[in-house]
Amino acid sequence: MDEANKDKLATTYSPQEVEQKWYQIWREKGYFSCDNNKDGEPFCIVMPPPNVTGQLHMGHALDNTLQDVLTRWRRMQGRRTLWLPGTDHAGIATQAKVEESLAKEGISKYDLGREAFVEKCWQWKHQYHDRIAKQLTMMGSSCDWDKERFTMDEGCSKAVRETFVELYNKGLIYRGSYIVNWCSHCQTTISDIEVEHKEHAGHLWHLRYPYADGSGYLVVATTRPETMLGDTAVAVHPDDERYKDKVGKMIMLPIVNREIPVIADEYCDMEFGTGAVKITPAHDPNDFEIGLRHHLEQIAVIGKDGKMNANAGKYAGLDLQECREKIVDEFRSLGLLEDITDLTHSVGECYRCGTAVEPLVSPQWFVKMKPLAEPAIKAVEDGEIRFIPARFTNIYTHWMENIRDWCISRQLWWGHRIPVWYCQDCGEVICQKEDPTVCPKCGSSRLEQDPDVLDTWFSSALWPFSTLGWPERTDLLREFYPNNVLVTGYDIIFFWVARMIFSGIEQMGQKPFNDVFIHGIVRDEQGRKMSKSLGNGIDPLEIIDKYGADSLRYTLVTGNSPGNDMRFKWERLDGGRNFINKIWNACRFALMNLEDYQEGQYPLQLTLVDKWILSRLKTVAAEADNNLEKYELGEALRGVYDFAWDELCDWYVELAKLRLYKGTPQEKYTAQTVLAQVLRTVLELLHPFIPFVTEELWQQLPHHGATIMLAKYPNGSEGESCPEAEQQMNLLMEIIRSIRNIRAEMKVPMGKKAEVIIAADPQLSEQIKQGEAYILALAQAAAITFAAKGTAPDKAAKAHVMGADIYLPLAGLIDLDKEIARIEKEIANTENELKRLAGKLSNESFVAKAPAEVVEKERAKQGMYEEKLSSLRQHLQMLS
RNA sequence: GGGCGUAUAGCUCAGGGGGAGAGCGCUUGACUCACAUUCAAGAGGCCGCUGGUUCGAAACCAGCUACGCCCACCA
Repeated sequence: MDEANKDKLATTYSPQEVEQKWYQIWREKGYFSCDNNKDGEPFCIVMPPPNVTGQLHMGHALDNTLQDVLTRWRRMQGRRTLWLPGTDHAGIATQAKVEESLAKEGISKYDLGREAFVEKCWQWKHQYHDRIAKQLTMMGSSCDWDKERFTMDEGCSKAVRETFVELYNKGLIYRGSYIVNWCSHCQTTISDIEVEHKEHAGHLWHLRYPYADGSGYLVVATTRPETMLGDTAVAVHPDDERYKDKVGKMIMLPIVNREIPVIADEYCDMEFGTGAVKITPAHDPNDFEIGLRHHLEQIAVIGKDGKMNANAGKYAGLDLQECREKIVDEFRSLGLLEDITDLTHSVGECYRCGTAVEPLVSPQWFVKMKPLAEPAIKAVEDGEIRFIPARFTNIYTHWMENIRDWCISRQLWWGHRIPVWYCQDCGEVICQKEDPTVCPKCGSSRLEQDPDVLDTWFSSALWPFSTLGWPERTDLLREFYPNNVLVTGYDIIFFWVARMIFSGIEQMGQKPFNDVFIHGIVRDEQGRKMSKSLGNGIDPLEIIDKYGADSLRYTLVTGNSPGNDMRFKWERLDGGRNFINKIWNACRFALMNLEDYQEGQYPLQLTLVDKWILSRLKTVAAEADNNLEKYELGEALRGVYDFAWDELCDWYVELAKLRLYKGTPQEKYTAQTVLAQVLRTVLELLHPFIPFVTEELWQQLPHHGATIMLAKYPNGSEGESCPEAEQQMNLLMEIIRSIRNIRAEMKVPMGKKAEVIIAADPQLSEQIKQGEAYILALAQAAAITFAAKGTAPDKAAKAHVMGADIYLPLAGLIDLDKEIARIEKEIANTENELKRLAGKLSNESFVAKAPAEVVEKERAKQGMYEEKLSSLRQHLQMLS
């Protein structure tokens, strides 16, 4: 080896400078751009836009790693690949963050006013956008930065208005006063899926409601006594015998002294409580519906501040809990409290702040869902859109089938303003794409825009096409819509995936993507969700800083299978780092031995080990490509990992040394060529997963082309398959292992070379002889003597491999007792195998019904084990 | 109340109708000229339980148990 080469690569790989360097080069050369390859078949992923509320967490790291693997792989396949990056304005979340930061300076958003506050939000957006973009580049994301978008940029805003106005004109968006979910902390409505239902141990208060005519009372049960102030009826089931004659009677509502009717409605469950339900249409979704059916008055007693309002009379201004206690006390003192029982029931909480959601009636904007859901369900049921794994199909369908209208107005300042204006003079409602200046009906210029903004997900729903230029009919849109695959977590199937599907079909007349590749969430070591409150989140940048992006990516891909959660463990990063270092050193070794290499110098003279490794490589490449096709990223990487480490490094490299160090020039040249070729192919196979180190090494090995990023992804279509070489190498490796095993068990020192005698029939001996040099080199053998089958040397350790007897003469090396114990163990193992085989083969139905090749295989095994057993028994006899 | 997932080596997890796998950890040995982030050898599992299908089940089906998740207008 050349001393001068020693400094070419360090003995351990340091990712930091390499990663920085390559990302910059890739970007400068425009390799990420879809315009780099205009002829390829289009392939497109649009990135789920991270919220500009903060920085990326491990979930994003996983999501983006999977996308980058797919993107890089497709790009290497020659596809015209677009991975479109972007960020989301995240209405409530960002507004809350900005308000929080203002609060630290003692300022509220009202101090600033709407315009100035929104300006603050933009500043926040820019700051965190840059941070997120930095994180994405650090991870090696090969997204097309020139196409980057933001959900509130000019194009997306246009798309939002286009969509809103079209849906409005079709009657699919409407405004109405309905019961909605109100968060008194966030001071806005939230949609049904933004409400999280949590079990709470509570009580059921049984209250006596006296009849107005003084003929006794009826008992209702409630979990929320304070709402009784807004009761406008008591309902019973029409078939309930107990109350048949009570329907139509009036009740004198205690405390408020208002008369309310007893009504009959099928909603009532006769089994629950007393079977009579108090009805508060203004504060309960069910009661709201009943109220509509029976034309009941809606009396709101709770305000948007989450406190009792003026209609609560003497209780006005109290918070709900205080009011509840006072009401119960009053019922008790009036002698109207029948009972208090325990009840666990679920309470709706705001997904953001955890405040109990208050159902209240308020004028809001809604999207009519039924007509939109139908084709969206069909697209998935017909298999036009495919979920991976498939089980998420049912989850999606079930949700879509039971969907209710979507409340899209939010009482926030940060977001897409609803494109509706109200004429202050004639009351005309104007919904249009361009800001109006005068009322089309009365000509007044006194127009006021609706103060509300849209749910963030309204703009996200348009992401697969708004990012491609819609409503303009751009080339990008033609090329890349529908997107090929959407990669995202199962936690936002309802929030986002479902809404993209119906929006895409409605606006574009076509599904937004073909495949939905679903992954799970990244949990901490104990399996807990990573969260701010637990403080168990991990910043991907910290990992990259310590281990490099490649190690992070390796860990995320190998630890993951589609749709399942994964646990993050720091130790697992060591595995990635070690593997990368292994690859690094394999290439380092190759480069040390390629100094004098000149392509085409000699004709190739392939040996057994060359044919074997090339044959195996072909299979491994085909499997990797195939697994990627099936979205089995972890499996794809694992296959290459095993090949690279076990077969390439542990066997091929070791055996190639024979020719590299001592071979003729032609032999050396052949080994150099095969080694370089196999390594290069392995780097290419690994590049989508660990892009940085593979580029760094690929550039130094003999190669064609400017970058590994654009090398053709290996898929096993090239190269020669050679089953004979594989079979022969298996035999030789098994022999070597058996000798190593004897040496280790007998504690033969590594330095001490042992004589080996191999007794086998001529044909087998010939096969082994071709690998004689391999055995000498890898099994620390001094010399190998070939003997006729049946030869049994005295005082030797023995192994039996595929018909060959392998002897290591004792010659003072071997402990007789140990050898006896070792052979006895081997015999026991072999006997067990034979017992299993005999049982199987003596079973007539097995022989009759199992496929002939399976039976044949078992018979062959039986023969082999029988021979092995008699060989070992004979040996044992000789020893004792 | 419905639905789904998971259960495989001490730990984290792959796999999958015909001889139980990996990484880490553990034991033994080796600083062997690419790599001690390494090499070699090894120990360690009735593949959750009970039935069924099958010549054959850890794998497929049904039921059960435990844990986890999702959905639902449980006054």
